[in-house]
Amino acid sequence: MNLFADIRALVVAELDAMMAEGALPEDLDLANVTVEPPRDAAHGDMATNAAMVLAKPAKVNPREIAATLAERLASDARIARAEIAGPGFINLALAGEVWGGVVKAALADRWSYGRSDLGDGKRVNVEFVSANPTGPMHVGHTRGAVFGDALASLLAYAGYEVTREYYINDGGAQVDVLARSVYLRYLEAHGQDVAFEDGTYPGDYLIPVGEALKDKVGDAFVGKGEQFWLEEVRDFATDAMMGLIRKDLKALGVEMDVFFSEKSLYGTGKIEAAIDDLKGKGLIYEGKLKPPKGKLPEDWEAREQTLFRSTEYGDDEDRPVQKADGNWAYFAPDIAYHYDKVQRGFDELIDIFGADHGGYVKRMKAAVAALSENRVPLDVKLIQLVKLFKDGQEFKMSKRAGTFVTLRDVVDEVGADVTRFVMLTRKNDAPLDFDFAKALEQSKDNPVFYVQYAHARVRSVMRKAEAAGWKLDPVTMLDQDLDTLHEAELPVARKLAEWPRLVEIAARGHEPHRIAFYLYELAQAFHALWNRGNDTPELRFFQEGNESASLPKIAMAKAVSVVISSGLGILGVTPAEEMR
RNA sequence: GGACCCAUAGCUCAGCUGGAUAGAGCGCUGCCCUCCGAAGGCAGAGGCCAGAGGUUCGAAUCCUCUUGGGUCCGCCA
Repeated sequence: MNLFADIRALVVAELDAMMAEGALPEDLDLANVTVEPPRDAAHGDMATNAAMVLAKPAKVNPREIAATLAERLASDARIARAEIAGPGFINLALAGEVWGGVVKAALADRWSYGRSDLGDGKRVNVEFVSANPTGPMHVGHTRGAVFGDALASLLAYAGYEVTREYYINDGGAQVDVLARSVYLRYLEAHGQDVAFEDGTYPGDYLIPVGEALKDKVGDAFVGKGEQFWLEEVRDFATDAMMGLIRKDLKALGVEMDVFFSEKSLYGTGKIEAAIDDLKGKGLIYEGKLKPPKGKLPEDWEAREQTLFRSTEYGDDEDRPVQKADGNWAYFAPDIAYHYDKVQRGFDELIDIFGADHGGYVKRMKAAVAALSENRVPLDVKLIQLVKLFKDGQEFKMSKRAGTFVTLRDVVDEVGADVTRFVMLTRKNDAPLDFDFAKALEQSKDNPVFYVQYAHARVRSVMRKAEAAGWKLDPVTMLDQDLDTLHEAELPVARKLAEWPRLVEIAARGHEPHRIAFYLYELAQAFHALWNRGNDTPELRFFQEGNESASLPKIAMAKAVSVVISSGLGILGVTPAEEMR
């Protein structure tokens, strides 16, 4: 049930009828007609802009349309009042029993209340994290991981068929660096003194990998040249790193459907096939790029290279796919990878990048547009930086100073649930402050706590009711009379009614943070009602010894917990049974 | 020099793809716990939505320019 969609359908039906009866010209486009919650609750429960949107194309005064439409709407049983306001809004006050219906819909449908068929079963691929397999994940990756996972869940909830995917960058030079670094640890494991020079990874996390390599191959690589061991050590090391990353992801509660290896694109003809596809479309040519503006690299000189005509698809420059030495530029496997995704038949692609990769968005979109002949839209979400705060002070990370904060550090300290929720309390393109102390604080300052507390309060009420021997089964709950809610209860019911609509808005915009904000607002409405119980005992959810008065309230509380669980479920957060 | 992102209350941020008198939390001011649901609650002050133009019934939201921040800018991934 989606109350807003239902009422909008009613408005559209009345408009159709008016067109059929000649009160309005036929074939008006109703796409822009909206039914929304008004900003000010004094305006009623819902408002529609229909009259204003249609006034111009219909060449009729908006208030005239509004008058007719309002009258027709008012005759529907669900509408208590329809009033014209301002420039031509129609404010709708809904009949009391509508709100009871919302509560019951949540109780009856549970997890499905709020689900949408917006996606219509379309297949969408969400690629995220894709951290280089050269070390453990840090906090920056964490935000991308949480965002991608929540977005994927959100889209699934909105009716898409979702694939979560991780692109393993195991084909470039950085995995050779990894291999050399592991080789040094390997020598170390054999008792040699080693020096980590520039261009190697000195992190401690490679010590066990070096030891494991020793266990596997003994001293077979000691004293041997690179050509002898590089490939094997590279595979060994990337496997080890991916094992580490998988464990980190698991600790955070992220589970990928597909791990796609960049290396699998080399030597298999896949890159060539993708480039050939573009070549067939006349989008590949040999040429020279203009020098970049501003300060030039010292050794810059114009060179003939193989270029992708990305400017055809909105990019600012054509982009090299092949280096001067004949090897593929990093962009080539990226093209091939996205070509593969297109060929796998996805209807939509989403890439989640760090903000520092913003410069690649246009070329990636150009590539996908060209490869799919504009069939498959690619949305790229950029994740801004995370600033860490400890004890109120910004905590600067530095690999060199050893103050490098990993995903594991964060999860160990505050837990996966808190980490995830906090990471989603900001939209993806805004920087995020992560304050360790605040994340664990049990106060209203902390949105995680506030939302969890609301859920825990509901559970507490239900435990009390069960202890009192009351029946709380679904049939009993649905049987409660909720036709006339108390004025103090309406804000909660209104919030519950918004849930399905909010899911669609969030899914459409690829904006999981809206779920977190919504949950905060729902919790706020719930806590406000709870607090009314301090002064007004009749409003309490659990009223000692008064089962008949309590059960309708408990039904409402349970509906709140249903929606909070659904919302937290999308965010990947476990609802709290009690606060400790 | 160019590209992308950002600019909203003292602070941290929402703002539903253009709707009515722009919201929340913190901070500030004032009330509210003998007890029964205060790890708080209620009320209030606080704004030229960075600035200037434009588009229209209507702009924080869309377009252009300006200012001020962030990220990035052949053959590194």
